[in-house]
Amino acid sequence: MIDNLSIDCVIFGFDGELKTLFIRRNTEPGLGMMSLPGGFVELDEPLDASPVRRLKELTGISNLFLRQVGAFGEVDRYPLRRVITIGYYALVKISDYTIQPGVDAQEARWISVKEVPELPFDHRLIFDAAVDKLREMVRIEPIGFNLLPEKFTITDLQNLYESILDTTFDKRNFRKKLAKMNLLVDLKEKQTNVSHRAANLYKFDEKIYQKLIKKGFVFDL
Amino acid sequence: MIDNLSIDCVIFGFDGELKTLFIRRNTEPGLGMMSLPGGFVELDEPLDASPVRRLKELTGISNLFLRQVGAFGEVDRYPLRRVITIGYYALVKISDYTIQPGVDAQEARWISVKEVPELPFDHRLIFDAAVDKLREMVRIEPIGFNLLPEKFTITDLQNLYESILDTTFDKRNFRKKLAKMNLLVDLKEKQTNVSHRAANLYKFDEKIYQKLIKKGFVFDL
DNA sequence: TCAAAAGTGTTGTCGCTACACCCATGT
DNA sequence: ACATGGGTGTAGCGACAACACTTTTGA
Repeated sequence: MIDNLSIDCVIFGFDGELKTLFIRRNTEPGLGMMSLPGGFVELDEPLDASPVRRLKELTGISNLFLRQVGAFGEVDRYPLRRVITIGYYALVKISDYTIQPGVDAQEARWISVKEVPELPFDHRLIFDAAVDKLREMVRIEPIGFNLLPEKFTITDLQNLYESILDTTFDKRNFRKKLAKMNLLVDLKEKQTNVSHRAANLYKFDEKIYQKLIKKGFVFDL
Repeated sequence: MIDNLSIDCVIFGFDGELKTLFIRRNTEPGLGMMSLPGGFVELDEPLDASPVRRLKELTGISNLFLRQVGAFGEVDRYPLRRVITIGYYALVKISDYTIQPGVDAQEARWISVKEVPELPFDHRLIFDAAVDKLREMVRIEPIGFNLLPEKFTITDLQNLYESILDTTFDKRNFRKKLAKMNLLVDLKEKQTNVSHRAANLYKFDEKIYQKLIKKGFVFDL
């Protein structure tokens, strides 16, 4: 273990609103507080493998969208000694996985990004930076799809984007732009058990999705 | 000194083409090779202060545009031991400063981004990532202005953007868009000693520049 | 007088925004 | 039958790209 180098993860999910996964710490410092899941980097582990390992422990997820937020290195950001941390953000489909609190966590919980509690150390800084990155990234890659379940309605997608960007879109215009991208596959299925007209379900077209990412596509909605 | 944590800087400048500042190493490992200027972080120094100090030593520059590129942490990226490095990129006005090779450098040189030599460790990776960041950033902030001298012509500015984005623009359209931004102040001066019609000189309007940055302006040329 | 870059407007096309009503389903 | 969200088309406007010639200056 490298005791002066850690990672911290901002894990985004969506189930009607944008949420982040927090754990309640069961070790000092910060015992009892909600905080970002993180941990120290192992000596024989590539840096970027560290958050992958941590997320595997915590959620069982091994295949996910993961990016660096940045390095945080104020001298006294960690109270016990000088530790630099690398922030990461991840996108996961909440529905796909069950959360398993790791050894240093008593509890793991999805919390709306609008209701984030007080956080220890500089975690608030890391969290805010991650949200900023997410908002930048959402315009460059169609990352929204990493957050939705396999089958979703166009309204789900619209809600997701509105939730991330904290804005609203015109329904018709949103659908028109989306249609032009050819990104959605009509599953010819409908919602069930909804007390209104059932919406059509879609999945996204993996190939076109990959192509768009490579192209440096601007996903402007 | 924290001997497992370093920083490396990709310093961009412009004098007709986009260039980067490299040093020739006079210490092992990598003795004699051109490499990115960098160094280890001090124990009592905030992380982001480290590249500032390094650039001050190297160029005398203390006020500059500096951003993180990312953290690089493959297990064996550095041959002697496990070292994680944080990459930074900086924008400087070549004309404003004289380069002073630091204690661990024999020579410092501006090299065109199209002629970068073989680099030690993972410096090529860091360099490429920095160029990518620069290209992203150039569309979001009018950072071009950090690279030009105080007085410049519109053609200089256009060359800069073409050089960064590796493309060409229509002269009339470029000027029209620029005019709409109200970003330039006409200095009512002209070039001298050019063997063609002398171009008008401009500086940029600091206040509007700051306002645009805050607004999350998209600098789309 | 020639070479080299500066500077300047118009037009057609495309994309964006704004906007209102009927449809299907469960209660 | 009513409440709730699903789903659809058009018209006007603004933004963008394409395009060529005259001007100024030094050699």
